Amino acid sequence: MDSAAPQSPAGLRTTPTWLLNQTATHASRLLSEGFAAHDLRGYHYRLLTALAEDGPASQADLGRRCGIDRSDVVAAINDLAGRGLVVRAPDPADRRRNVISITDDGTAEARRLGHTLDRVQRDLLAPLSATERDQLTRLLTRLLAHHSRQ
Amino acid sequence: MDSAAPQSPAGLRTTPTWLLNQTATHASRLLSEGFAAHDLRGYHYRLLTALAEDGPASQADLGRRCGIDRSDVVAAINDLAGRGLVVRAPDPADRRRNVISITDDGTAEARRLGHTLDRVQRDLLAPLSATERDQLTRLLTRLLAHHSRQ
DNA sequence: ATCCGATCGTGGGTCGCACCAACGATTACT
DNA sequence: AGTAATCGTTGGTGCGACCCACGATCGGAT
Repeated sequence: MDSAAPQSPAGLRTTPTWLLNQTATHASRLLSEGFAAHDLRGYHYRLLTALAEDGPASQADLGRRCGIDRSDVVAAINDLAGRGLVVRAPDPADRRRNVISITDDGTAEARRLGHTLDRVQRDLLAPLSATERDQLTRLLTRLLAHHSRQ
Repeated sequence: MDSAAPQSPAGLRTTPTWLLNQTATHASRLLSEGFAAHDLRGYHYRLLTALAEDGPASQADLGRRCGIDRSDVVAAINDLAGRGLVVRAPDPADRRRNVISITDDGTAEARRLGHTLDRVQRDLLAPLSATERDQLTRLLTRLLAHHSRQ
């Protein structure tokens, strides 16, 4: 992006959807750069964090919790398992399922990724005061809640 | 997404970057659906709007104004020109450039797209009061301004 | 106990958006 | 005159978010 988007059309510059997408793009770029330092991507972070916080789960469950498609979970878990950050084991109670568990290495990596996330967070919200950050968070939370429930 | 993202990991649910990306994803989905009804996409809308508002321009200029890469402008303008919404003509004053102008059909389509955009806007911001919408807009504008200037 | 529908993992795709590299042609700088 | 910068264009890459279809397995109804 760099020197791009110096002056978007007036009809866009004030539209919330445009603003939302632009800031999200910036945030995504920052996140990608941060995660890239760990040689991982957003999907990996979401999955690792979900496992670290809520314990082992099936791939379908992980997908639902993280908002990732089942088929995309497969690939991401493959990566994580290949790195030893996660273990895939058949569920003895339901032979359709795999139980995914985070390893110690995975937990450590998740913690490191968390620090990266925090740093990105601060960079992103740098121009906002603490109360403004809360405001933004609350507004976005409400939007999200409204649009994901039904 | 549908039934997805019912409960994201706690570590994500409150992070602004996550909220931003999620709401932006929702907004993008709404926008895509809206634009799809016109058989167009986001890039087309941005370009058409820029042309409608600020008059004819070279492709490189359009790219800079809309935050679209030069190479992506080529394809989008091809589409628009193929639909007769836009005209591509060589610039007599600078033979490197093409001058892109919007046609009457293009102007009409831009107006229709604008209405779609407005509807999406209202859908997206439905759960927010007028002052809250302003708040959100102002916060996002400040974030964007901070991150695109240097 | 059998059948039917739902669920799971997996592999194969598509699409949109944001980027990058490189080329020939042309223009601007000095 | 010679070099640097710009423009349009082609042809890539990567990420995220989807979709469909398959075989295997499980659950509930009969």
